[in-house]
Amino acid sequence: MAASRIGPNMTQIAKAVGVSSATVSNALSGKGRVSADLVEKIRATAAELGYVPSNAGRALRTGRSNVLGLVLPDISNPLFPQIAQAMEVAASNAGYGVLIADSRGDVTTQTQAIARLIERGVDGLVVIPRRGTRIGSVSCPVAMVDTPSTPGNTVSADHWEGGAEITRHLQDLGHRNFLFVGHDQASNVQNDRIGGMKAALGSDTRHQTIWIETLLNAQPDRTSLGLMDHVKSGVTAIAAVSDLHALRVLTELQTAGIKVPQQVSVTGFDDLVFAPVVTPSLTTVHMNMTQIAQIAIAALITEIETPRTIEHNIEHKNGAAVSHTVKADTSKVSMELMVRASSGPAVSPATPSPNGEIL
Amino acid sequence: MAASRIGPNMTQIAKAVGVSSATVSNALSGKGRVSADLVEKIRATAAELGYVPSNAGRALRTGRSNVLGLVLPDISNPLFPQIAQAMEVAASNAGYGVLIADSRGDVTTQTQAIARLIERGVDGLVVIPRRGTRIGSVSCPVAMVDTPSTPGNTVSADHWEGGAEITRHLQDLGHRNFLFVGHDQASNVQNDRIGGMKAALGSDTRHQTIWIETLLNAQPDRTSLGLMDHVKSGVTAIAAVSDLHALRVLTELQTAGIKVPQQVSVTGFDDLVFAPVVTPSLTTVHMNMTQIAQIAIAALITEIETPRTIEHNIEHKNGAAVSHTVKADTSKVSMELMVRASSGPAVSPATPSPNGEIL
DNA sequence: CGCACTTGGTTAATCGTTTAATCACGTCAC
DNA sequence: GTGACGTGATTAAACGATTAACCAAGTGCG
Repeated sequence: MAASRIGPNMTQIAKAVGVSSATVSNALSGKGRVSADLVEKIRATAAELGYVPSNAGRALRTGRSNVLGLVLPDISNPLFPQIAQAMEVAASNAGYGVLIADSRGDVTTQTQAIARLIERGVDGLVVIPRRGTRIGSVSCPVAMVDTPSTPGNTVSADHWEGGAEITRHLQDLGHRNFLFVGHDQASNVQNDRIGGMKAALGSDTRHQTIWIETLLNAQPDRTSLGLMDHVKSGVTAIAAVSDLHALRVLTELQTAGIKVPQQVSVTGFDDLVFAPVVTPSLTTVHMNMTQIAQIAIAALITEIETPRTIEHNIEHKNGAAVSHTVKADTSKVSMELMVRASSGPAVSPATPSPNGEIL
Repeated sequence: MAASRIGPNMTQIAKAVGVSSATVSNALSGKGRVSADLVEKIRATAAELGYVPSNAGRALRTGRSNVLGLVLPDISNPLFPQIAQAMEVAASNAGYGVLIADSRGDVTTQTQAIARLIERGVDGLVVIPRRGTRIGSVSCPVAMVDTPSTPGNTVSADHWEGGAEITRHLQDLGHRNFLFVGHDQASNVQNDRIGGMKAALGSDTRHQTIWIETLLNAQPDRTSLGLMDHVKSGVTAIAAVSDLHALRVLTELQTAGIKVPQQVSVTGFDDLVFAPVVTPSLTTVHMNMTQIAQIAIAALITEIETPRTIEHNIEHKNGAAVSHTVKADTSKVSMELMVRASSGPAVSPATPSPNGEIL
């Protein structure tokens, strides 16, 4: 049935111009030796006929598909749109397409997703791994975007420094008693963020950390995070590892009648779409996804387009194919503090009222 | 340089088993006539050698890539993860991959994105159009996911009925004075939703509508939506066209000291990821994206895999290729009302206090 | 016995692009 | 004048899967 393509192919252009198809190929790719005026003529004819190169033909011949795979963790992550968009733009600028696959939940699904992408012939993979899982060996270069502290990480935001910026900002406002809110204790990203937050604390501060997942596991139908207890015990700043959790904190406090930021400051992470439009608008840390994507894609493409050495090919033929996470010269991208309305001066941190109550 | 693929091809399997490559193809695809035991043997050898079919080879021969393109509007839309995931799963189950392209903002970018996908040889497109723009003619089948009232729409959620369910729910709770909050007056989806909300109102009700974009255009640096004025004038229920805007409403009210839902009920749309975790949890309408994706993908694939008639081919050859939005037998998918904590009984709707004040 | 028909396989062409190998033809130097 | 060389083009062979066309051998039947 051979699916009659509607557009012309190189042979038809060649016939129209009166040359061989090889010359057409050379002219359009600029590789072989073709006289300048002939190049011009071929270009014109190609444009006139509406020539579109066949990806399949090219892929078959060159062995490269010019398509990258994007493997995402829990896809409901509200950060995902930013990631996908940035990757798509960066790839598109380099002449590559982006095939998506989501590894919802478990590691086996992630492995299957990767396998599907490989079968489709992607030239490389960008993997945002789920909860610090390692990538099994795959037969193409892989860029990993996780945290700077993850082994094999190609590039990522400097979560640690972002966390540090948050707590420095809050300390500058006079806060000395912190509550950190994480979700998942196994997440590399969240641990980095909280690690950075703690590292920037002065010696005159106090802090505690709660993990939402742990609370939920202990008591699945709970709706409150019990923040009021912490506020009553003197916490004046609550810093969450994501705007999603910051939002949860903010609304829980507001419902309980606590004024933000007059009584308690709240901060998030990631600058999600709702961060600027809630009241009070969320102080958070913005991730430069565009830059991260550019670095990841560039590293990947460099690796793809570098001719493989003979030893490397041998390495591929014997035994299992070798996993190959690429390295970039810049492995961390700094985050930007976005000071908005949800953080403000601490209520008399140095002089608590005699009986210890606030207000 | 012919990129030495690492895996074996059909010829190698054929050699190993001692048959021709055509037989291997027939055995694996189950199409030609091959004896049962030979099929078994070929399958086993293929598995043993770790055979992975070359998509490029197949695409070149059959003229089909088994890849669909997904064109998304403003990618920062928080609904996007759900869409992308649902589409990817549905496509993957049918043996197709999903190539993404986002048409951030304007229509020209959308056109370019579609062109890129076509050049990559996608077999079909799923388009979530931006603001009711029409799709130009493209050379492959297109499934459009917008609203049931959009001409050319393939399948979408029943936004109208979803809106109706929201206002019926609120009326059941005693509310008679409504404020509808939209963002963009040109959006088909938002108009459908608000249309449905209004249509289900009884004759004893009052309602107004505000459009966020209009307010922002008039006064770019405003942060409040001025909801307090409406509440003071007697509104007891505020229904937004998206959870994103409902969240904005909720936090603005809470900051102003209004209790939700004791004084004012707030509802959203889409059941975004934060809807169940804010306090109070958001009453909203859930979209069955999985089902929508299945219907859209199925309609698309049916069209793709149906052999084209001769007239149709002629139609393609003469003049510009014809845009071809596919039809599904089910064009709207019902939405599900999620009653949560942000909606509650209206404060004495039948017996306002003598001086007209609430509280 | 011979003809038609089924079964199980092979041969070879094809999809469209790339590219190594080759060739024709000037030009230049010695 | 002839060998060396450069330029600009052609030829033909891949890449890997699919499939129409063909063929050999066995079976059933009049």
